[in-house]
Amino acid sequence: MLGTAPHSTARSEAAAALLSSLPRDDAEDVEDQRASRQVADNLRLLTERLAPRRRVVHAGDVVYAAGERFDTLYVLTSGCFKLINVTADGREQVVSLKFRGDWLGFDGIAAGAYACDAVAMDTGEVLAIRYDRLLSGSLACPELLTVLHEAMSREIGRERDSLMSVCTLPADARVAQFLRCWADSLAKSGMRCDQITLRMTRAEIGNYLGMTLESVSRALSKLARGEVIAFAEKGRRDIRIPDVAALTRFIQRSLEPVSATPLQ
Amino acid sequence: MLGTAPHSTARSEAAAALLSSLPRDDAEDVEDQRASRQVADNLRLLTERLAPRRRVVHAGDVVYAAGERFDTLYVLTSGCFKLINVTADGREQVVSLKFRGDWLGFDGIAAGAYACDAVAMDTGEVLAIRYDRLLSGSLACPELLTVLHEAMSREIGRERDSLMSVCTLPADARVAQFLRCWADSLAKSGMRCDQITLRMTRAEIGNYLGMTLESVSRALSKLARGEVIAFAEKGRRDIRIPDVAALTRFIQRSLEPVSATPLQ
DNA sequence: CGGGCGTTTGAATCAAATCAATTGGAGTGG
DNA sequence: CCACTCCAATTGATTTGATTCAAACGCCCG
Repeated sequence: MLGTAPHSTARSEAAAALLSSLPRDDAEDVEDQRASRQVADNLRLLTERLAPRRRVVHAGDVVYAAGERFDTLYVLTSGCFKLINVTADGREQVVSLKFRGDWLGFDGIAAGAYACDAVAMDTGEVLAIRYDRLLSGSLACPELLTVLHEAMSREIGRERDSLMSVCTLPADARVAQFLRCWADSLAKSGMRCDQITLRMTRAEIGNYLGMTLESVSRALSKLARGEVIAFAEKGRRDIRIPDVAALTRFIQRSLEPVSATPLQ
Repeated sequence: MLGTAPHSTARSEAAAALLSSLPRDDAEDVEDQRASRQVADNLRLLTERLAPRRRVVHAGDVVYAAGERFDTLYVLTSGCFKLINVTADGREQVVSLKFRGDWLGFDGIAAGAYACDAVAMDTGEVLAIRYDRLLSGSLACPELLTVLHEAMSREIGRERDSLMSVCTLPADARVAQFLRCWADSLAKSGMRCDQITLRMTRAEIGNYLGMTLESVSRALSKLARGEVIAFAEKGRRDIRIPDVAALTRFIQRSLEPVSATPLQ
């Protein structure tokens, strides 16, 4: 059955079962390493086959902007990006975050023009891959197509996860999920993820997650109070995540209604 | 500048400017017709080149389910589908709606297994396209690749629009947007769209839009009261939309805060 | 040192969720 | 054909989670 909204019905039991079946820590580490190697392999393939132009970017750089004619895709080899969408009626939102191994620009293929702005949040590097070259290159090397399609498919899946997050989690949990995601992305790109530096203001995080900056701040404070995360000594941009699993547990907890368990 | 949340800051002016620059009715009609022809062309290309198996579906049929091994994509030639995602912790959500011309199954490419359930909401027909055949076929006919990529790109874009809707619109407007979207999809597939039959319960709509069934009901009542929509005589599943532009205006209105206009 | 910006935190308010009662159709079976 | 059940939908009353408004703090940088 399909539950109705934010705090759907019977999920706790299924949830508990599913979660306990995951021997999380080790399994995830292995999985992360595999993903990390995969990313490296893909990047190697792309560089060897297509000899793409490399471009170094700095925080604030706009690699492409909404409305520009589409002709090239970008692959992120380091750093991180935000994608910003603006609707016809002027609403503005961060719709996606990108990390090493992710592609930028898929939104431009359909209409022949990019649909959002891609803005670097940090120093990093992208490979610029001409779409037509990629297509012709894929005749000689079909593996390129596989890489492309998998990247697009993954993006579709992640976009849906974002939607679910926003639709089914309370504000606190959304922030926790956001951090978990960020940490995961780092882990999958082979970086340490117990300490992350958010390169977004509270306002941007809130915009991305569909809540106000105050709510983000409160959620972070609450997570820190519960020792799920910790702030670095100076400043509140750096966040230590001693245990990613603790975030998952927090999300889990915020889903089971107060006390629950009306004995059977 | 990036606004913070639900009811961001300065947008009304930009919005007004943008909207007034669209000679909506005629331009949209022409655009819809173009899109409709495009869809027909694509379907013809696919059938001619790949001779896909056709499959008739009825309401409730599951074309693929989360976890099944991925090997084929589906293209919808008539009817409509919902895609349902279930997270590891048991949350369940309608993450996407599909209409004529849309593809199903992209989510399966990355992991080699479908990530959600595709459920028919109505009698309809899909083309079953083996992914490997599509790839080999695209060697002889590169246009197939274009069609595929454009469909994936469009899906990414639409997914982002959903996210923006959920993150930046109040409940009423979200429902209005939902109806507008549905009507648009029908128009683009060449069907009349002044009368639509929702094949979802209020609970499902709410689940899709991130709100409760009661909120959906209230929103619809409000739209009907404002004569933006009308219910068919008997039953409340059929909704008449005399003027799609009225929906857009309603959304617009719900964005400008009460009165606004602090002179200047 | 002081201004500016991002952040935190508290108090008041509000939109949406929850709870609860009622209505209305569709289907079933006497 | 009507009585009956069942489920979707509507509508009202109440509660609550999140926004809004407001004040204060901390950090960075000229």
